[in-house]
Amino acid sequence: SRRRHTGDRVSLENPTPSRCLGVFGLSLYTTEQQIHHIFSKYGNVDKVQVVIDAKTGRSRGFCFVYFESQDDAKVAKNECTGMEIDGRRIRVDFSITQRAHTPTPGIYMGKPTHIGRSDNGYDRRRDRDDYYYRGGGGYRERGHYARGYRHRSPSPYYRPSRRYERERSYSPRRY
DNA sequence: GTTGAGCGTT
Repeated sequence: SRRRHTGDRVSLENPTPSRCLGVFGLSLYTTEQQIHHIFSKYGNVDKVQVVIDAKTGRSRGFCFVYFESQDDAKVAKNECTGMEIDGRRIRVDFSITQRAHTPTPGIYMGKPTHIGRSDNGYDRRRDRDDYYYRGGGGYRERGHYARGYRHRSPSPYYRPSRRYERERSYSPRRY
Protein backbone atom coordinates (compact mmCIF):
# COMPACT_ATOMS: atom_id res chain seq x y z
CA SER A 1 0.00 0.00 0.00
CA ARG A 2 1.05 3.55 -0.49
CA ARG A 3 1.88 5.72 2.42
CA ARG A 4 2.19 9.38 1.85
CA HIS A 5 5.37 10.83 3.18
CA THR A 6 4.95 14.20 4.82
CA GLY A 7 8.22 14.50 6.67
CA ASP A 8 8.49 17.56 8.85
CA ARG A 9 6.76 19.74 6.36
CA VAL A 10 5.07 22.75 7.92
CA SER A 11 2.00 24.10 6.19
CA LEU A 12 -1.44 25.45 6.90
CA GLU A 13 -2.50 21.90 7.58
CA ASN A 14 0.49 21.23 9.74
CA PRO A 15 1.41 24.32 11.75
CA THR A 16 4.54 24.33 13.81
CA PRO A 17 3.90 23.48 17.48
CA SER A 18 3.76 26.40 19.88
CA ARG A 19 2.05 27.53 23.06
CA CYS A 20 -0.64 29.28 21.07
CA LEU A 21 -3.66 27.37 19.80
CA GLY A 22 -6.19 28.57 17.27
CA VAL A 23 -9.73 27.39 17.95
CA PHE A 24 -12.09 27.54 14.99
CA GLY A 25 -15.74 26.95 14.32
CA LEU A 26 -16.90 28.47 17.57
CA SER A 27 -20.43 29.52 18.25
CA LEU A 28 -20.76 33.27 18.19
CA TYR A 29 -21.97 33.09 21.75
CA THR A 30 -19.06 31.19 23.26
CA THR A 31 -17.06 33.43 25.57
CA GLU A 32 -13.40 33.71 26.46
CA GLN A 33 -14.34 32.67 29.97
CA GLN A 34 -15.89 29.43 28.74
CA ILE A 35 -12.88 28.62 26.60
CA HIS A 36 -10.53 29.45 29.42
CA HIS A 37 -12.41 27.16 31.74
CA ILE A 38 -12.48 24.28 29.29
CA PHE A 39 -8.85 24.50 28.18
CA SER A 40 -7.48 25.03 31.69
CA LYS A 41 -8.14 21.38 32.30
CA TYR A 42 -5.00 20.63 30.29
CA GLY A 43 -2.66 23.19 31.85
CA ASN A 44 -2.29 26.80 32.85
CA VAL A 45 -3.79 29.16 30.32
CA ASP A 46 -2.31 32.63 30.13
CA LYS A 47 -4.91 34.20 27.95
CA VAL A 48 -7.81 33.59 25.62
CA GLN A 49 -8.68 36.00 22.85
CA VAL A 50 -11.90 35.64 20.95
CA VAL A 51 -11.55 37.55 17.72
CA ILE A 52 -14.23 40.18 17.41
CA ASP A 53 -15.42 41.65 14.16
CA ALA A 54 -14.67 45.35 14.28
CA LYS A 55 -17.75 46.26 12.29
CA THR A 56 -20.39 44.22 14.06
CA GLY A 57 -18.81 43.76 17.46
CA ARG A 58 -19.64 40.07 17.32
CA SER A 59 -17.33 37.10 17.57
CA ARG A 60 -15.85 35.97 14.29
CA GLY A 61 -16.19 32.41 15.51
CA PHE A 62 -12.62 31.70 16.42
CA CYS A 63 -10.19 32.43 19.20
CA PHE A 64 -6.63 31.97 20.37
CA VAL A 65 -5.59 30.20 23.52
CA TYR A 66 -2.18 30.83 25.03
CA PHE A 67 -0.82 28.11 27.27
CA GLU A 68 2.14 28.53 29.57
CA SER A 69 3.50 25.22 28.36
CA GLN A 70 3.78 24.01 24.80
CA ASP A 71 3.38 20.43 25.98
CA ASP A 72 0.06 21.30 27.58
CA ALA A 73 -0.99 23.09 24.41
CA LYS A 74 -0.27 19.96 22.45
CA VAL A 75 -2.38 17.81 24.74
CA ALA A 76 -5.20 20.35 24.67
CA LYS A 77 -5.06 20.49 20.90
CA ASN A 78 -5.46 16.73 20.61
CA GLU A 79 -8.09 16.46 23.29
CA CYS A 80 -10.21 19.41 22.26
CA THR A 81 -10.36 19.23 18.51
CA GLY A 82 -13.72 17.81 17.58
CA MET A 83 -15.17 18.83 20.91
CA GLU A 84 -18.63 20.31 20.91
CA ILE A 85 -19.13 23.65 22.62
CA ASP A 86 -22.44 25.46 22.49
CA GLY A 87 -23.57 23.08 19.81
CA ARG A 88 -20.61 23.67 17.53
CA ARG A 89 -17.89 21.20 16.68
CA ILE A 90 -14.60 22.99 17.08
CA ARG A 91 -11.28 22.52 15.36
CA VAL A 92 -8.06 23.15 17.27
CA ASP A 93 -4.60 23.60 15.83
CA PHE A 94 -1.41 25.30 16.71
CA SER A 95 -1.75 28.88 15.63
CA ILE A 96 -0.03 29.92 12.46
CA THR A 97 0.27 33.45 13.72
CA GLN A 98 1.63 33.89 17.21
CA ARG A 99 0.08 37.22 18.08
CA ALA A 100 -2.38 39.78 16.86
CA HIS A 101 -1.25 42.11 14.15
CA THR A 102 0.25 45.40 15.11
CA PRO A 103 -2.55 47.96 15.23
CA THR A 104 -2.81 50.47 12.44
CA PRO A 105 -4.99 53.19 13.96
CA GLY A 106 -7.50 54.65 11.61
CA ILE A 107 -6.80 52.24 8.77
CA TYR A 108 -8.29 48.79 8.80
CA MET A 109 -5.78 46.42 7.26
CA GLY A 110 -7.62 43.17 7.91
CA LYS A 111 -9.50 40.96 5.53
CA PRO A 112 -13.08 41.83 4.64
CA THR A 113 -15.39 39.82 6.84
CA HIS A 114 -18.66 39.79 4.97
CA ILE A 115 -19.64 39.18 1.39
CA GLY A 116 -21.13 42.34 0.04
CA ARG A 117 -24.13 42.56 -2.20
CA SER A 118 -23.52 43.17 -5.83
CA ASP A 119 -24.90 46.15 -7.71
CA ASN A 120 -28.38 44.75 -8.17
CA GLY A 121 -28.80 43.70 -4.55
CA TYR A 122 -28.06 40.05 -5.24
CA ASP A 123 -26.78 38.27 -2.13
CA ARG A 124 -24.72 35.16 -2.73
CA ARG A 125 -25.18 33.61 0.69
CA ARG A 126 -28.92 33.86 0.34
CA ASP A 127 -28.91 32.36 -3.06
CA ARG A 128 -26.71 29.48 -1.97
CA ASP A 129 -29.08 28.56 0.85
CA ASP A 130 -32.01 28.68 -1.51
CA TYR A 131 -30.14 26.37 -3.81
CA TYR A 132 -29.60 23.78 -1.13
CA TYR A 133 -33.17 23.92 0.03
CA ARG A 134 -34.41 23.45 -3.51
CA GLY A 135 -32.21 20.48 -4.29
CA GLY A 136 -33.72 17.01 -4.09
CA GLY A 137 -34.19 16.02 -0.49
CA GLY A 138 -32.70 19.24 0.76
CA TYR A 139 -29.60 20.02 2.69
CA ARG A 140 -30.47 19.45 6.32
CA GLU A 141 -32.67 16.44 5.68
CA ARG A 142 -29.78 14.44 4.36
CA GLY A 143 -27.89 14.87 7.58
CA HIS A 144 -24.93 16.46 5.90
CA TYR A 145 -24.24 18.60 8.92
CA ALA A 146 -25.33 16.14 11.53
CA ARG A 147 -22.82 13.57 10.33
CA GLY A 148 -19.87 15.85 10.71
CA TYR A 149 -19.07 16.39 7.06
CA ARG A 150 -19.14 20.11 7.23
CA HIS A 151 -15.41 20.39 6.84
CA ARG A 152 -15.31 18.32 3.69
CA SER A 153 -15.35 21.26 1.35
CA PRO A 154 -12.10 22.72 0.13
CA SER A 155 -10.21 24.23 3.01
CA PRO A 156 -6.51 24.85 3.19
CA TYR A 157 -6.69 24.25 6.92
CA TYR A 158 -8.48 21.04 7.46
CA ARG A 159 -8.36 17.53 6.04
CA PRO A 160 -10.18 15.14 8.34
CA SER A 161 -8.65 11.69 8.46
CA ARG A 162 -10.82 8.62 8.09
CA ARG A 163 -9.94 7.67 11.62
CA TYR A 164 -11.05 11.09 12.82
CA GLU A 165 -14.38 10.71 11.10
CA ARG A 166 -14.97 7.26 12.50
CA GLU A 167 -14.17 8.27 16.03
CA ARG A 168 -15.59 11.74 16.17
CA SER A 169 -18.49 11.95 13.74
CA TYR A 170 -21.14 10.55 15.95
CA SER A 171 -19.89 11.25 19.44
CA PRO A 172 -18.18 14.56 20.00
CA ARG A 173 -16.01 14.86 23.05
CA ARG A 174 -17.39 16.54 26.09
CA TYR A 175 -15.63 18.90 28.40
C1' DG B 1 -30.09 33.95 18.96
C1' DT B 2 -28.06 33.38 10.36
C1' DT B 3 -25.15 27.14 10.34
C1' DG B 4 -19.87 27.24 7.45
C1' DA B 5 -15.89 28.28 4.47
C1' DG B 6 -12.49 30.70 9.88
C1' DC B 7 -5.16 32.75 11.71
C1' DG B 8 -6.02 37.95 15.12
C1' DT B 9 -5.41 45.22 13.04
C1' DT B 10 -7.19 47.10 21.47
